[in-house]
Amino acid sequence: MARLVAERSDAIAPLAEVFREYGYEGASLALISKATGLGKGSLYHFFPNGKEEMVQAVLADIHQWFENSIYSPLRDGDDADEAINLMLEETLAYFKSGRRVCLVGSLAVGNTRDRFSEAIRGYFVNWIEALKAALVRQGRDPALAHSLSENAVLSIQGAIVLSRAMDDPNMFQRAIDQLRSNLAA
Amino acid sequence: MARLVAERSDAIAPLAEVFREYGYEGASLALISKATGLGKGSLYHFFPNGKEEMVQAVLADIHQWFENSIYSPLRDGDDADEAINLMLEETLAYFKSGRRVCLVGSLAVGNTRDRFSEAIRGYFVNWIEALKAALVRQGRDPALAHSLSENAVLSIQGAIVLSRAMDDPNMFQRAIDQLRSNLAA
DNA sequence: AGAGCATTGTACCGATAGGTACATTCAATA
DNA sequence: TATTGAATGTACCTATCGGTACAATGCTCT
Repeated sequence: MARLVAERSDAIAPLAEVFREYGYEGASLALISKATGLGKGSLYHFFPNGKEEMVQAVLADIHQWFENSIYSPLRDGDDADEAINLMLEETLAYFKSGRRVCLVGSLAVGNTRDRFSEAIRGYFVNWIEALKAALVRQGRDPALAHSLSENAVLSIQGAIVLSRAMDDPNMFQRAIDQLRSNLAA
Repeated sequence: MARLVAERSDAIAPLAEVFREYGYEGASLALISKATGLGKGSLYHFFPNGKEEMVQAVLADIHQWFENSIYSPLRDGDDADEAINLMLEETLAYFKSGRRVCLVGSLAVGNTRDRFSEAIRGYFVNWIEALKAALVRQGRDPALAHSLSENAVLSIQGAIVLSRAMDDPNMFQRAIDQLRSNLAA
């Protein structure tokens, strides 16, 4: 298993971090090279289409993580309430109490939105639909469940912006706590 | 009044639009020059410190607009409910139902946060404090008013992200409608 | 050992980045 | 009308941008 040469998958995590930290434009190949430990040769070997392909790979990886850790339990877990609490815990940890930016959100706000619109849209649609499914399993009216779900995802994004702006991780924590009580059966 | 030469203040609005659309890194001097109609000579004459000073000028202008149009009525208007509704109307129009990004929010999420942290923080603190004042004048408990206010500003930011991500202005509209009922006396 | 392909580092490309220098033009005042 | 300082356009600077070319290396399999 251990190889001296790099694997493409090893680059994904550092790539994600670099795009989160510097944005699409700000993440230069020099920064990317330093963060991944890969020279341009390797980078263009693994990602022939350059930065755009790197971001797409990162987005696919993010989707997979959310699918396994959050969407799937929300949709199929036997205890809806438990799945919702798990989602909130995972979200809190994933975004490091708001210190870590949501890459999808920042791409949506930036001028790169159109280039990745499908993945961006899918990320939020999946999240909202999965949470809605759990809320419906709690016995709620589907229309209310949809509205609650939309609102929860929206609050998480807003909380990231605000907690970063105020440099106050507690604000993110508070938002999660509030969701916990709003979404409890 | 009419001058053939440009005034610094004439550049602020196009500057704001260009930074909103392309972000701090993405807004090149070439784009800025085209958007403002000013050559590099004029730009560096008006803003000797370059892009950073341009953004600071835009942020100051944004602050002034919010102060006059939103914060001041919230703090000092004789009818708190009316001021809150005015805020929601102005916010809806200002962000063009979510089609227009919040520059402050996008700076907060980007890697430029530290450079403008004071203005970014002030923007949100002012908004939250002003809205809280109106809610207290409605007769609400100060602690609840603070929490409600924080939540409202957070929702607006989240709504911008989501409505852009989903390319759905109705989502922004829905968020505003919901705030209208949440914040009514 | 040696063939063959995946992987890598380096040198290089044209384009553009932000920023400076400066001579010129303009409009208001005296 | 002459002077002055604000305003402007152009040419230019170096650094870096994303991307390409390619020869050298590593690994795997026979």
